[in-house]
Amino acid sequence: MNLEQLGSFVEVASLGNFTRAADKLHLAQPSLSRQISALELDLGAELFHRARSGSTLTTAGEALLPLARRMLADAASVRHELAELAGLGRGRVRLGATPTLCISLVAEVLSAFHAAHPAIELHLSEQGSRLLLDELAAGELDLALITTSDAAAAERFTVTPLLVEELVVISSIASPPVTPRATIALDEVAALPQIVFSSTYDLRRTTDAAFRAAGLTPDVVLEGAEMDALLRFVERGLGVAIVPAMVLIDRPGLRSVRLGGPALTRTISLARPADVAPTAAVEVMQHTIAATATAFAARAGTSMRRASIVR
Amino acid sequence: MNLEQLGSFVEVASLGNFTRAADKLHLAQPSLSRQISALELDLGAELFHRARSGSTLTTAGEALLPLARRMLADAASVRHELAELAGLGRGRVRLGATPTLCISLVAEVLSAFHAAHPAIELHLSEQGSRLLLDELAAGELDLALITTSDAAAAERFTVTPLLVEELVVISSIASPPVTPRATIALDEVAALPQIVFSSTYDLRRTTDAAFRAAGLTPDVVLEGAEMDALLRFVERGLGVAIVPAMVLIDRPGLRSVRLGGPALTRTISLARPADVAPTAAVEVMQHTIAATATAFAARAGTSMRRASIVR
DNA sequence: CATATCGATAGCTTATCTGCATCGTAATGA
DNA sequence: TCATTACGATGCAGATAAGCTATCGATATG
Repeated sequence: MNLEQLGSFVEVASLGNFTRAADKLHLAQPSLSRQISALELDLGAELFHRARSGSTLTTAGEALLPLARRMLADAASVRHELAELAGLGRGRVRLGATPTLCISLVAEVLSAFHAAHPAIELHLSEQGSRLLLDELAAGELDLALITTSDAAAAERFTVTPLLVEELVVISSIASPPVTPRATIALDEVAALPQIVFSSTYDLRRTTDAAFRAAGLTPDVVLEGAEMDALLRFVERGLGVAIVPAMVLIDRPGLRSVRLGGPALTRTISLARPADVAPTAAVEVMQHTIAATATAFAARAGTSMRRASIVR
Repeated sequence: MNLEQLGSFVEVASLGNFTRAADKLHLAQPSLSRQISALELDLGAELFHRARSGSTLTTAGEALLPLARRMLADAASVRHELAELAGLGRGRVRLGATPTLCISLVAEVLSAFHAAHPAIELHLSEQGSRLLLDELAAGELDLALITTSDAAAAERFTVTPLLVEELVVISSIASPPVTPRATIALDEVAALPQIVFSSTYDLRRTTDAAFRAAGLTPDVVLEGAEMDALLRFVERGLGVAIVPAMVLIDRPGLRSVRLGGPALTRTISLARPADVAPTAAVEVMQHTIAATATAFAARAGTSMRRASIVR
């Protein structure tokens, strides 16, 4: 018996459906099935009546449910109490991140952090990597999530690589301009109607450089978009775009193809002031970011991987 | 955070000493150290002040302790409640085992089972494998732990191999008749003063056959001993003996040497009637036996391994 | 009768955990 | 003062378990 199994059990009990519970738990359905059956084997009793009209609790399941809830509640209490003790009852974290990260990784980080420590004040600065580092140096930020092509910052800051992420080509799932395939070459992309980011994006520099290096001129139908707008345009079939794999998470309206040849990647790193000792709240935020990044990498499959040097 | 870590934490907290807690938990000290530090990392707080004069709880540790205890108690309650539900509030298990097994594996099985299900009546029959199978056939036993050299029983019973165990040569740790070494040859053993079991033991048949096959005549100083007596004689330096590796667990007064050449082994199997459906209590006993056997194999190192076919 | 839904199973890969050996440090005794 | 001992931490290798994808079987539903 372990707490994850109990959590899974409670979720299935309240939803009455393995598949949906698995979704909610960010778990594949077979994994959930196995967790429950492991728990059943361990306890020596069936916990659910499996029927197509939903899974309902057996007598044993009903006996387990209240205690399972209490154990999970106790676990949450422990975290809460220790957080209070660590001085996380109040405090502030000022996080900076690039726009691409804000709608994906950062969203999850902040919601997880806020759920765990609701009393901590959160500030977010959405800027390009360059500006973020300036703010960090000026003491206006505690932490910054940046994309490090140039690791020139390593002098003044402690920079920890988190994720290495491929850039992929996205298109509408409704009217893809090309047939589905494993990879697409850069010159093929150049021939497709393309939507590109505003030139303030770090990403824009990377893709521009890649096309220029290949002697290609992309067929840009729309320029200057911010991330969210760009994704909507692509979803509507206005064109394709080159984006980090991460933004695809929870975007079912998009299809993606990996770039063939030398894959374009970006490294997402966490920067913090080298000299200042982090507060308790900031330290916990670092952990949250590291854990969330790992979870993203696991969920995204091969298009993203944990950077070798983690914390 | 998981229940094992919490159990370890509680144990360390009450003993104030990692090494001793590890012993009590049947865990190596490094493993315990890692469990605690994993828990500390997870909770973001040190739980113990490590000092040579003992490890004491930090404020965070003190906050955790009562909740940890409650969660563990809840886990125990769950098992207890479900056991009641499964009809384990009363019942009976009649277990048979060979004498060698009774003082080692069976002792642990029965104490674990009784701790979990105190209301179940336990009967133990200590006999040779042959007689045990007769009792099983006569319906006088529910389960029998036997050593299967001859798998002739497979017809009438369901026989599940549990462990394959080497026979080793033991001697007193105080006055070993030979210098410590990796293995010892059978002819060397024959030359040493030896204590052998009563001829009613299955083991006796195995060792006699091995010596005979090698054309050797062992120097028997004492014959006819029962297991416990034999071990005491060996501890006092009266002679050496050939015993299953299992009996060495928790016998610090003995040193053992593995037999060189073709190692003598015995396979410990669980036999049950093929036709009768087991009661809930008997089924749980089977699980307990399987789990304990696995734990033994893990603890005993290379001289014992789990049989390939395990439930 | 074809299809969709739902949970279980198989095979594989990856992450975690355990144990052994060893280290570093602080208290103890000669 | 220095060797010894006790205790917890760490590096490494092997074993265990947990995850995912793909697929299956069974049961409702159109």
